[in-house]
Amino acid sequence: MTTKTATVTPETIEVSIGLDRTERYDPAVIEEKWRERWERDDLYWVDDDAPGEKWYSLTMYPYPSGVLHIGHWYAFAVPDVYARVQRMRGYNVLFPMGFDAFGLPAENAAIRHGIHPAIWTSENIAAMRQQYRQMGAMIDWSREVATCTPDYYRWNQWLFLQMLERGLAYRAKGAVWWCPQDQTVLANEQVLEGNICERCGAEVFKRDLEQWYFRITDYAEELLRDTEALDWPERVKTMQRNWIGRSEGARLRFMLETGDSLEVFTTRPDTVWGATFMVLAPEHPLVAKITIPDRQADVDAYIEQARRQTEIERMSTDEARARTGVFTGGYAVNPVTDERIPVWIADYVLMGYGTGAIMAVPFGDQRDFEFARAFDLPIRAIVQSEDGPELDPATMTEAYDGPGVLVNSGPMTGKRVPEELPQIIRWLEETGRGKAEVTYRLRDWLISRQRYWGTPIPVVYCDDCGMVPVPEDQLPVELPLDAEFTPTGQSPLVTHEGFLNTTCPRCGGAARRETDTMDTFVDSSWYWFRYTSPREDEGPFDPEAAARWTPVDLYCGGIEHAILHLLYARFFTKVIRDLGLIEHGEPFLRLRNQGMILAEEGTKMSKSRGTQIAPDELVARHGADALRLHLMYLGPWDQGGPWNSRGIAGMERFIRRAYGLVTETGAGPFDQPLPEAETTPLRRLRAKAIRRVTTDLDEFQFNTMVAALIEYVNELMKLRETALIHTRDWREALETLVLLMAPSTPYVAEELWERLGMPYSVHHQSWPDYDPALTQDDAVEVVVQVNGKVRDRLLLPVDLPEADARARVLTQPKITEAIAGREPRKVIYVPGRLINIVV
RNA sequence: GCCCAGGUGGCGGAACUGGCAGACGCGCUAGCUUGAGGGGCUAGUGCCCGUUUAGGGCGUGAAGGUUCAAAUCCUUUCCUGGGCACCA
Repeated sequence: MTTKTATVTPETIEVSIGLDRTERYDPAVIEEKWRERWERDDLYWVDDDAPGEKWYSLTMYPYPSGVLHIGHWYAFAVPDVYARVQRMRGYNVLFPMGFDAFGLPAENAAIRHGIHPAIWTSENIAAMRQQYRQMGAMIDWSREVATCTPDYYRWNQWLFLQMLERGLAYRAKGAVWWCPQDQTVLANEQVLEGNICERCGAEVFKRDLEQWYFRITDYAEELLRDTEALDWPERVKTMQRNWIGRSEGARLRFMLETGDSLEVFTTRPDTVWGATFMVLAPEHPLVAKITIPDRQADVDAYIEQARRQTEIERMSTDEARARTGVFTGGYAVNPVTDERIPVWIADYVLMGYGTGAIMAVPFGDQRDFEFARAFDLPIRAIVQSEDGPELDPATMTEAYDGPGVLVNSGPMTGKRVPEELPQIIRWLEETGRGKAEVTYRLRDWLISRQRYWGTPIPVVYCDDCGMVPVPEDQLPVELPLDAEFTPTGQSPLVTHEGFLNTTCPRCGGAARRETDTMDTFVDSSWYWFRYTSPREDEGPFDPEAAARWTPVDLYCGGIEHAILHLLYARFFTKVIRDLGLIEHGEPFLRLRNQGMILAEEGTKMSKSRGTQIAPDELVARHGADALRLHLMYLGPWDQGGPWNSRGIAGMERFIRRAYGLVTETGAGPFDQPLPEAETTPLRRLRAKAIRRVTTDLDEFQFNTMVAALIEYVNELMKLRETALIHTRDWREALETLVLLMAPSTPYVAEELWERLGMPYSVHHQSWPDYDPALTQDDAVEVVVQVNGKVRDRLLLPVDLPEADARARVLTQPKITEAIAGREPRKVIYVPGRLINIVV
């Protein structure tokens, strides 16, 4: 697939005599010309069996929202540059493209504008596919995937069934936002400030519904451990680790006066002697049982109130936010002190973490402390710091969770914490009061959606057999397209008789289909496997093709996906591995995130405020090549930042200069014999340019890579009036320029390559090489400081010994003047950089 | 609120491992170019003082610290952005 870099031969020079010296750079003409040629030749078709090591370069597929905005370019055109470099380096590169085509916006469009989600989605895909073509990206369209097609979502269903069979999918109650007016479930996004329904303005609350879950927590430990080896940005790995949130501690059992036992998880079982009350989540199943009649009204009112809180509100530790809670009237017994302690409910305890109940130790936990102060509950000192003043519960102003020695702690009094925590846990285990346990913050993945535009969950409910999975040979369970959309937004599946009523696969009797659909994150949790064999109909993908291409070598996408999507994709990969379809357990070996492009004034781009930037106009005015460069040049790709409408002209100017340089001096003749001493600077220039561009690309520093290209052209421009332009080295410098530009500006590079008389295509050439010796300078400018202030600069040999450097420097007039006769107390010499004289 | 990033000229940004702050581009200023359009070329451009030249001082959100030397390391603090499990 790749050929060696063409060297200058008399033939190529002769062909290039035909260069037109007067024609100006016209991106519209050039880009149209090459787009057509590339498509005609299938230049980007990927052959599984092509020679070269594989390189799977994946970019997060877009949601087909309708039109491409500049963020899509930022996300796709920039990784395209790197995929192209890898191809020039000889890799067999897979750089596919698809659409994440199920989801809420299509349903909103259906309700608001009366257009069917299927039509809306397919029209959007068609429009966006056209726009992607402008980019000049190296996409093999023959592998395109759209997740809303039955031949794709069929395999969501298949994977679901495998998970159901293995106990990784299960049903349980879960709280969802409910709009009483529209009689529908709402996404968090649809709940506005003050718990208002986005559609009708009614006040909404949380309601418990039967939901489907994936047991991702089974993989918590592995997901945590495997982050170690990944070449991912450290910030993403940290966020994932914190999200999984491993805590070591113990599970302790308290007895309630009702006779029930109440289990709690705590990371500080050593503080159990200080547990002076207990708090249950308002949703806890034991609340109904423990509440005494007198307290019932207050408890009910509080539960009602908690249903109106978002989780973010509930978890807030803002001091201004008043601690709320109510007493149930019930009591528990502290298992180590045998004291009777009151049981409260409060919304800062979440049902989804630990056991949904806590022992409250106000002395050692800030939230418990504030709660105790607010409700006048007892605080008992159980740890004293060894070097601080003794803490008195009556006067302390905040909880103490530092190290120390246990006090008032029965047989454990005098133990050091945290050092002796293991012994304390062992004692609790031996006396039957609890056991060591590890808990994760990570919760199981709720995949049910009470919506239409998604993958139907392939189970039926039979009056006799209960829940029955749809047999694999009956997949896909197709989403009916003749659905009626009500303005309320209730899923049409619930009222679609043809879909709803079916027969039981087990007994043949009447049965009802599951009307929930899957979270669209399911679609995106394995889509990259599908690209390796997009027409496979025996399974989600051909295991042989997957073995050839996966794991993905480089995954690019927005930082906003740092947690959820990436975690779910990692989970699915491990499940698919355990199904025996692949051998690896991590999907993406290397991850690079782009930042977000903001509107020019620094705020989020918004369709409604008209601050979105449309790439089409920019392409029409400046060309796709200039737009690609401009996006790379805006700033560090991983940081994003505000759009800048002015800079693109500078990129167009750069291309025009490069274009003029190559077309005007590329024809030769190149027969001027010059001594090596005169051509060496030119060869050095070329070698340094290659080095900078290459290393910057490998580090994903596209902005400085473009700066290196610009500087290279600027330097060559300065040499344009010298005899160097008639040397072979000049010709080589120009060819190198075109090759270095090829990944970034694929259209104009192809044009210039042709104009240099080189064989089609520049995108099949090898990445240029250089002699490292040429990038080493013999002498460097060294800064001379006196007391840290720059006083002079000297050109010194790189490896000059300190004594010589010191002698040279101390005789410089500027330095003797600055020292003014004082005696140097110390001299710091950093060879090749600076000398600092301290007086 | 919690978790994760980031703050450098008029603007976007650069700065290897703690070693010349401001590369490169935009914008701006002046000059040239009659091919007067959003064209091209040349020179200048962090701020302040000084100025024929020279030179000097200040300067990386704020305050403090470590060091011969800090945009870079440490402490405190302010501001902005991303995520927070049904947007994707």
